[in-house]
Amino acid sequence: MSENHQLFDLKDLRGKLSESGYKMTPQRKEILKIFVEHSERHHMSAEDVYSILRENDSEIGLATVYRALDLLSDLGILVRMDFGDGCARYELNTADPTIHHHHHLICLNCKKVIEFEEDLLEMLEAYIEKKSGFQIVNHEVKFFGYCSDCRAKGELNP
Amino acid sequence: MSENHQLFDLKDLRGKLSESGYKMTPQRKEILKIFVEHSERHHMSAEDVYSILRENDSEIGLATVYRALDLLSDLGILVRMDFGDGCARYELNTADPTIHHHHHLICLNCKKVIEFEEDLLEMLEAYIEKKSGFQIVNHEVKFFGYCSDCRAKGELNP
DNA sequence: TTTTCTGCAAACGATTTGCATACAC
DNA sequence: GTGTATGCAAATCGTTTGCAGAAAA
Repeated sequence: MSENHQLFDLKDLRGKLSESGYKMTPQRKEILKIFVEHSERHHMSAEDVYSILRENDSEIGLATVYRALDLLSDLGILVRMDFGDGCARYELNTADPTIHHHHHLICLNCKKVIEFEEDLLEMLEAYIEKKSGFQIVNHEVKFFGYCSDCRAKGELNP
Repeated sequence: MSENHQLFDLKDLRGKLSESGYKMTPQRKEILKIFVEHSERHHMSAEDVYSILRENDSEIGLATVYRALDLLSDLGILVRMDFGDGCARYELNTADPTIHHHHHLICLNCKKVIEFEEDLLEMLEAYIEKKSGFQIVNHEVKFFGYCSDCRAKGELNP
């Protein structure tokens, strides 16, 4: 099944935590589980996670959510992203690095964020490294414009 | 001289403002002038601008700075950027669109932000538009890694 | 037991807003 | 004169932190 990358992360959580001197707690497990179970919902904010917890009658506090998201990002289990909407967003870091590199298309009209799964930046990165001596380890690419839905409707607001 | 793009913006400020129903004020002129006069200092935050104003014994308030940066960005005179350091940053929007498209190389070691002046994304953008129907009007590309200085020193911290 | 973790509430920093006054047009 | 802009202070929002009690190792 195609979700194996993510189930792996959940099962291996205790191991990754203790490797780095952290403890396994039900809160951390539950927060990570939310990302696994809502994998269709990309890039969730701390508030998003917190409100799902409240729906589930969980007693986990907002500060704990923030601390867990920080920790899981440091461990490489989540990836923090910033879409300029005033809050940090997170998504599961798939184990496969070729999947990890995708781009975001941000619609200026409906604010939707679409993922574009191909990378195609290798050539540009190689060129930049050669020309500037800057060694690239990661990138973040956002394209702003109008999604096909909004273009079809023709009402392009701001 | 090569600064003509920017001097143009300063002279044309009144025109661009009144075109959109805004008024010319000494505060707006002074704030824009700071970007023109400090063009070597890229991407300044509202606090950066405010502290330069205080050095110049200006009475302009911080709220006015925020409002002016917003307005100048809406008019396309400034461009707002976000480097994930917790505050918005702005730089002059050069009139020449081929200059406007540059990338940022962010050093994970010393936090320096380097500009890479070539774009080279046309092919990728054309491909994305064709494949997804998303019409791209702008982009923001950040590369994270290690700058040549830090690589030479060899001490790569976090 | 010992150290880390949690929840709460208070603190924080960047940004925004309400309002009375001052200014551009 | 009319409506917009300013400066100030208070409000807001996402996020962080201090602390005492709770729980993992």
